[in-house]
Amino acid sequence: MNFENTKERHEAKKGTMGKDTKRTTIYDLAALAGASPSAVSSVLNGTWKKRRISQKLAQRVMRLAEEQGYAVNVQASLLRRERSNIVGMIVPKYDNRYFGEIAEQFEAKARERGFFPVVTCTQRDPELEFEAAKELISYRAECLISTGATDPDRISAFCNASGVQSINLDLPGKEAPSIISDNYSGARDLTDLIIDRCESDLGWSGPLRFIGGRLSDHNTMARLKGFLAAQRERGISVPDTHIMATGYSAEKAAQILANFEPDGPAGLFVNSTISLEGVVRWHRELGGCAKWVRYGCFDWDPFGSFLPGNVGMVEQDVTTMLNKAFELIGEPISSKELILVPCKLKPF
Amino acid sequence: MNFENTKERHEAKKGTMGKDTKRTTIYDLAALAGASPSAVSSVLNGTWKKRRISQKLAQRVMRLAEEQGYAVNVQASLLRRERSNIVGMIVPKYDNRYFGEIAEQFEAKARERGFFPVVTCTQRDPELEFEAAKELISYRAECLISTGATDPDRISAFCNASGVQSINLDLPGKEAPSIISDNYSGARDLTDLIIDRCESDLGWSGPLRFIGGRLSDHNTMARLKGFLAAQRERGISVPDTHIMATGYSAEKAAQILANFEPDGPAGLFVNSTISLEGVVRWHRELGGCAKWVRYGCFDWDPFGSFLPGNVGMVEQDVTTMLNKAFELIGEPISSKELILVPCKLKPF
DNA sequence: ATATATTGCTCCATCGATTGCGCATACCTT
DNA sequence: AAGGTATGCGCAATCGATGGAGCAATATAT
Repeated sequence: MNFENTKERHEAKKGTMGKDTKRTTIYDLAALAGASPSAVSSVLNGTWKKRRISQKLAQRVMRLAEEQGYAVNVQASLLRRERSNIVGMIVPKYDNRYFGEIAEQFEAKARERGFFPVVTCTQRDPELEFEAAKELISYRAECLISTGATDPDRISAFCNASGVQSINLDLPGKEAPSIISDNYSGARDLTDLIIDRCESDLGWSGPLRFIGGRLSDHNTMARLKGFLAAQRERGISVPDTHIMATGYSAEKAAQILANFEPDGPAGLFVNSTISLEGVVRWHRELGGCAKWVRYGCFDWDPFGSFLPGNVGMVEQDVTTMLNKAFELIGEPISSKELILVPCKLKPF
Repeated sequence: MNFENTKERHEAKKGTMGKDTKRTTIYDLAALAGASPSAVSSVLNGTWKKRRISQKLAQRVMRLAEEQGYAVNVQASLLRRERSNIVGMIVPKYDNRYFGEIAEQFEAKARERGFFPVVTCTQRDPELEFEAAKELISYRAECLISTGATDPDRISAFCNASGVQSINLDLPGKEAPSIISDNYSGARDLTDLIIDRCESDLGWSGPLRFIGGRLSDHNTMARLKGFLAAQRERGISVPDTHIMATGYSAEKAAQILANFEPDGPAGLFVNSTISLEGVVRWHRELGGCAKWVRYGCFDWDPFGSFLPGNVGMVEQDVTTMLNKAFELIGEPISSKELILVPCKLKPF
């Protein structure tokens, strides 16, 4: 054994600092066990039977590792290995149940499959999205899932250049497979529900108003189409002024509705739970007219069913979306197809 | 230059696979730029001025890096460096605004300070919490923040053994500094508010009921103390049967209330937004008696103020908590003190 | 007793980036 | 012209783990 140098370095550190500043390495354990670093390595990474290390040595090393609080240096290990087992995900926000559930389930499913999940929250900032994606690639992520990304194609392009698989979730792109909700059908169903309720509760049937989101956004557009189609089918024509897609924030929704004081029945299609916050704020201020209003919301929240006037919500099927995503991970021939996942309508 | 071997290996890979399977390295760029790997490295990590590399070469290398889609191999880089810049956080769930905001703000503040944040969600599972903590340490995280951890001391002990700083957030531990809300004071304030409202709305003043949480849980206990103190001060004595802390889930809250049908004024202190879901479910089913109920909730939700009977919520001050956490990060002499952060009462 | 197989372990190159040290060359100074 | 300084860059060791190749020692076969 001539790992004296390494050993001495470690002990010197210990001496000068009064405490271990260096973490235990396989070289330390090798010295303690009177074995070679490669033996120690193979014991600790589980290949020791293949490498014909005796059970006796294996147990000695494992006990030492425990005693010394050894934790493998993943940086060193990954540098040497070909696979990183890291799967990355970027997510815009954690401020609603939808993205929260996506992150939670992504982590759980990744771990089930032996991956190391890294999720990072990019605040809907295109630059941050791209920077975070690059960082994840620097960590040799094997796959990157862009959730609700502003510019997914830019990220996919970078992934392609680095030979990293990428998948779009929630919002589609052209440079990678995309798994998104069937926004069109979900919106049709929700629109139908709202109109039905307006008819039964108020004896009135549209046209409805479309609140929140941005028309440049793929999902808003698909939902708007469903919203319009459902009404067209019933012979309802929707005036342009009823399309109030001026942004996602609660404030924007409250603002655009500020001057709208219904003097008769009214129905709203709310495009997100964030916009819904603005809508219910407005609704509360209406006073007597509030009883003329019915609305439904695309996206689900546990308190939604308690909001007066809310007739139902659309819950996106996160489990199915993520299962489909994990089916794609590791697949070499990754088409750029668009996978639509049906939503679940929750009437109240 | 004799990096021919490296170069040839890369080109061979390219040849056999038809496509780059290997990612671009500084050796590839060095060959392309006609420079040494060390020059390329220093250009790309920003130390090139210190190392007196000419601007001409620097620009050539940077252009090549861009063209080739180069991304540094963090594993290699971190292996060589002493600091990883990684700060880890474990979080129980993303199913409420509190933890969502903690994760978001942690990431934002970490990035501001030049750290690489890694947040992982451990589903309130003690084993998973510990495994995730060990994984983060394997990645050489410089600091680990345990948020709402079931067994923070076990994690801190492992961190201490590995020489990694650890900080507890939301729930306190004995082996590391803990930053938590002032649950006692927050609960007192909320209790006062609920009683005041019961008096003004219903002409009645307690005793209130305490719903949700677990008495083995530090925060529940602290809040219960505040809840009792506020009432003791008003001369209200709370019977044991009014302490209904049988768990956190919405179902548990709904169950324990199932047989309670108020025939007169009643007031509830709800211990979390999750429990609140169960409470409002119960409340809705009450029919006529619902008007006799007032409640308030520890923790905030944007839809809370729209729930009938809800008189206010306590919002925990995530920004301050995280600022205090980041003040501790990197501090060598980390006491094990308990830092209390006041909450904000939001009356409706 | 010799040949062969098996067991148990070690040696060493390698992954990609970093960095102290040092060698040329160019430029000044007097 | 000789000595000094500044500029520009390359060499090689290093971080810790991994795994193919290979060497002894022991067990088994003939």
